[in-house]
Parts: sequence; structure tokens; C-alpha cells
Amino acid sequence: MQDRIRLEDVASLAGVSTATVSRVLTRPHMVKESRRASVLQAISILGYVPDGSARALASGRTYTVGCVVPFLDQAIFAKSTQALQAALLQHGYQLLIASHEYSQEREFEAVMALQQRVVDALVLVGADHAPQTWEAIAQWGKPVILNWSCDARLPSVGFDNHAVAAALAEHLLALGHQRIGVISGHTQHNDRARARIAGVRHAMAQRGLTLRPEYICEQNFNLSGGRLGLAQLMALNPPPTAVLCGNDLLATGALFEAQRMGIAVPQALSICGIDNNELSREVTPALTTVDLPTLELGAVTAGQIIKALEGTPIEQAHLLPFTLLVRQSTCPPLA
Amino acid sequence: MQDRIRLEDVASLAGVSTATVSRVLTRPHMVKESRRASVLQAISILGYVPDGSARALASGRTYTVGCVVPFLDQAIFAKSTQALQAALLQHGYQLLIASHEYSQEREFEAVMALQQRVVDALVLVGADHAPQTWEAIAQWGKPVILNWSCDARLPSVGFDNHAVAAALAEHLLALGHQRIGVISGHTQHNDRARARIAGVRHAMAQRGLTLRPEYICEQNFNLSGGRLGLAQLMALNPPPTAVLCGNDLLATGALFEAQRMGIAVPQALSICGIDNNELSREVTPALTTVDLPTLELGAVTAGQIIKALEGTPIEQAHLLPFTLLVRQSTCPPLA
DNA sequence: GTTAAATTTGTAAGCGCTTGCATTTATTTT
DNA sequence: AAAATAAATGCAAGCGCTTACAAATTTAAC
Repeated sequence: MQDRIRLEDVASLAGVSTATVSRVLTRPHMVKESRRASVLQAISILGYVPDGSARALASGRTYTVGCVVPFLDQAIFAKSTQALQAALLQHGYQLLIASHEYSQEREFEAVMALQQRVVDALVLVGADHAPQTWEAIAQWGKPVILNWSCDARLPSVGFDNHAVAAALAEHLLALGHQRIGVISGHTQHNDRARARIAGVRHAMAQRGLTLRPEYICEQNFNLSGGRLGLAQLMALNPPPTAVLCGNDLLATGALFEAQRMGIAVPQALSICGIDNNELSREVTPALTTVDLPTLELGAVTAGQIIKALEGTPIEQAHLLPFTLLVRQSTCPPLA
Repeated sequence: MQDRIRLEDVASLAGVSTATVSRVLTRPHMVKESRRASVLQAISILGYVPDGSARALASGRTYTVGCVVPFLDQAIFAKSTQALQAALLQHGYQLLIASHEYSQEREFEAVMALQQRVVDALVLVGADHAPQTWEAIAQWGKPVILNWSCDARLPSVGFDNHAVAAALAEHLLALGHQRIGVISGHTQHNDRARARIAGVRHAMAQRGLTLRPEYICEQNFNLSGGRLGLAQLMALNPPPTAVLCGNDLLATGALFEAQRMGIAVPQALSICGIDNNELSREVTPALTTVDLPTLELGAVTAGQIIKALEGTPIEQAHLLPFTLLVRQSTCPPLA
């Protein structure tokens, strides 16, 4: 390929200084209309594309935001991440994504890699991070925002996972269920999952009930996990009359397994999930779940980041609302 | 925060020149053991983190690969992207992801944004791109690899989508089906979807059958699209005896709708998909589908990129194998 | 013990852009 | 119309790192 076209080439073609061309690119209002036009023309004639690293080095800004999620291949993160990226794009920011597959060590590496690549800000999922990650963040000096959970240590945008699960449990309790089983994702390094279990426990305690350890089952976050979890819970004696799942994927897996086992849902067993993903709406019976405004999560997070980068103070914690959706998979227990 | 620690600070603490420190970081074998140790020690004492943009500007390398996918919130891309990123990470590369939601204009913008941010290479999905995108790629001078499809214009790693669909159609034809309906994703800007339809048409033509336009139904790539597609096809007179779907999500949606309509699958209607995602295995009846080694797609793509960046010549097209998985959702048509 | 060859190091010139400051040009004010 | 003010532009010094090339050191060869 021929030599890359630089700012200087544009400047000489347009008959101005490099400073002017640079201003046209970054602060167009500072340049007189007529000159701006000729610079723009020169840019388009030459097909000039600015060099990001040179810009970043000179300005200290990269217009790139880093995001570290546990798993990309999990609808729920894919969706909020997509929303985040779309919203950032509107403000001229790109999103740099890394996933760590629920390993704190990999998360630390990802955070370091992103910091090295000079992102302007960082978004992390949840509040569970390795000590060295917290340290790296603290020393960094650029905005870091937590997602999905809210935590006092950093500005966050998320849900009250405790309340979400409690609301769902309350729904089951109000229907008359006493023995509630929980299928959760792995709680290690996952404060959301822990908060949800705590929420269920709390709601039950309010009614003088106890969530026994054997009624809690940790599984992988997929359909198969839901199946295994259900099989395990139904083997208990007595089995639960309702199963509350950590998300809709687990709930759907549980539903499939119940159907395979010949258990009538909801008559013989109530099942509910959290997330309101498309699947929960489309299966039969449609699953009772909690709608979490995932798209809004991404959009609000993007907004907070932009604010922080502009120096506007941002609120410490932004809690997003949630809505209990009672559908056909829950009903009162058999007498 | 205090001033950022620079290479120079490390150099003076270690009592060497900046060049030596730089070499320790990039080509450690060029530095004598004893010095390397003291430099490393200085780095760790100061907590030095190199500045990515400065490195990129000076060296012309960013160790970042860009990837533009149609949609993140679609399990299939999430999975291959995750694999791509994991494989690249092992070689010290980060993945920068952008999605365009099936808009060629947004794709162009994403490509430009990534080129500006100086990625070392680019991965695009499919072979359908705007003319300006092709032009931007051609002028760019760095490796660009196509994913999912194979195309003569650029090195690619992908599947023979035509053959995949033809194999599936052949399976249905061998069972005795004559009226096959197709539920496809939107074919505009999606060469994979077009190739799959063409594959079905080809397989049918081999047997002297014709795929009539009204038996092809384009829908969004989700469960709801599958539902709508099935409803539309079953309203035809005569309705198809088998429905081939562009992916497993559509097929699952179609299955749900058939069940809602009281159509027995597979006795009264065969349904099959493509992808072999988890859902297709877990629904009842399990869906006949084609397994596409998605993880391998990501891993092989990563390998090709690394090779290209190292200057090793790479093959023009790398076709990945696929496997027909006959499960319970297909059987011979009713007499 | 020299001298030649190989290995390590240091020097310093950029990489392509942004931006504080000085200078020029346009606009207002008196 | 001159002076005062505001707006637009150019100059040039970096931003923090890499890497030719030259210089210094070590090792090998005779």
C-alpha cells in the first residue's frame, strides 16, 4: 500500500495549517465556515482517516470504553452489552469488550489489557472482583462503572437483585407455597446470584419459613443446568411445590425437565424465572418471571459514562425498576 | 491521581536507558539476564503500565483485532465471537467488537471506527458488504478475514451454507417429502441466508421438484419469527409437509407454533433447523438440525489472523465441516 | 594477547496528532 | 477612522514509546 495519508497532507492540499485541520475534526465550530468546507473537501478527496493512536497519545482520549462481562454467549449479557454499545456509538464512543468466563483471574487480565489499551472508561459486571482488580481500578484514575448490581464502592447502574428475588418469592408465598426450591447459577464470584438467594430467604423468613440448604441447587446458567436442578430438587422428600430459578434459561430447562418427568406445570409444580427473555414468553406454559429492563441498563450505563467523561458528577447508584410478570407457570399448590 | 509512571521513570530507577526497558518489554531475549531482572523489579516497584497509544504510534501495532458482527444478541454470533476472543487472548491480542444490526451503513461506520482505532486486523461476518466497505478494506492494507461464509475476494473461514441447506433438504426429500416450506431470516444483506435457500432449491431441483416462492417465508431471526413463519406457511393450500428453518431459533419458534396449533410434530409436519444450539437439543421433540462447529470457527479464524499478522501466507478459504443430526422432529410425511 | 565477530547497550530521531500561546484577521465600539 | 475586543489561524512543543544506528562490551578465534 502507499504511504498512509496524514493530517499534514490534508493541510497542504487545503492550504491551511495542521492545527486547523485538527480543529475541523475535533472542534469544527472554531473554524470559519469557508475554510472548514475546503478542509472537509480535502479530507474526502484524499480519503483521509485519522490515526487513533496518535490522537490518543496527543489528547489523552481514546473515545473507547472497555467492558468486561462474565460471558458473551449468554443472551442476557449480550443484550445489555448490545444496548450499551449502541448508546455509546451515538456519542462517538466505541465499545471494547472482553469476557472472562467467571474467572476472577481472567477478569483481572482483561481489566489490565483494557487499561493498557487506554480506554477512557470501564464497565464491569457485578461487584465481585479480585482484590488486585479493585486495586488496579483504584489506581487508574478514570471512570469505572458497575453494572447489574449496585455497590457502594463505585458508581453503579443495576437492579436490586435481593428485592427482585424477594418479590418473586413473595408471589409464590402469597399463592400458598411453603416449600420453595431454588435453582441458582453458581454463586462463587457472582454477587447477583447470592443476592437473589438471600432475597428468597428473606421473603420466606418474613413469613416464618426457612429456606433449607438442600432446597438450593447451584447449576450452570443454561437449559441443561435447569434440567439437572429440577431433577435434583424433585428427588427430595418432600419435594418443593414451587421452584424459583435464577434466570429464565434455568427456568425453561426446569420446565422441560418437569414435562419430561410428567409433572404438570403449574398444577403440580410452579416454576418461575428472572429476566423476561423471549423464551420465557414463548414456551408453554409461559413462565412467570420478572422483567428486567436490560436495554435500559445498557442505555443508562452509557449515559452515566458519558457524563462522567464530561466531568458532570454522577449519582452513586442508579437502581432500575423491575416488574413481576405473572404468567401461566405459577398457581397455588395442590391442597 | 499522581502523574502517570513512564518508561523513563523505570529506566532511571533501574539505571538503564529507555531503550533497554522497552526491549525488556517487547524482546526480552535481547537483554542480558541480570539487567532484565533489575528492570522487571523496577517495573513492579513502580507499578508501571505501558501506554498503549504511545506503543501503537511508535510501533504501528496495537495487538487488537476488530470484529464486526451483525448482532451480538444472537446466540450464534455470541458463541463464535467468544471463541474468537478467547483464542486471540492466548496470543496476546484483544478483540474489539462492534455490531451493526444488519444495516450496511452501520457496518461501514463500524469498519471505519475500527480502522481509525488502529486495529491490526479485521474480521467481518459474511460476504455481503456495502461497496464503500469493500473499498475501505481494499485501501487499508491490513489483514481482513471473512467469517461464516467463504468468498473469493478475501481470505475466509466458514461453512458451505449452500451445501448445509442442501444436505438438510436432501434428508427431507429422502424421507419422501415433496412440499417443503422454508422459514428464512431476511436475505437482504445476508448471503448466508440466500445461500441456504439456494441450497434447498438445488436439492429439490435434483429431484425434479421446484421450491415455489410462496413456500419461502422471510422472518426475523427469533422465536417469534419462527412462529409467524409457520403460521404463514400452514395457511397455504396445500400446506407443506416439512419446514426447513434457517436456524434453530426459527425452528424452535415454528415448533412452538405448530404445537399451539395442534399440529403433531413430526407425524403431521416435519421441522428442522440449522446450528445445533442448545435449545434444539432440549425441546420436545428434539429438532433435526445441522451441527456447525461454531467454536472451531472462532478458533480457526483466530489462528488465521495470527498467521496473517506474522506474515505467514494463509489459505484463501477454509471450509469447516458440518454434520447432519437427525433427531425426533422429522419423519416421512403422512401417506 | 590480539583481532575479529557476536552480543548488549545507549543515543536520538521519529510515529501523527493535539493544543497552549502568539499572531493575524474580522468585528464592534466610541 | 482609530481603538478595543473578539474570532480565527498558525507555530511548535510535546504525548510516551519504539527502533535504526552507533558505540561499548563480551566472547571467540587465532
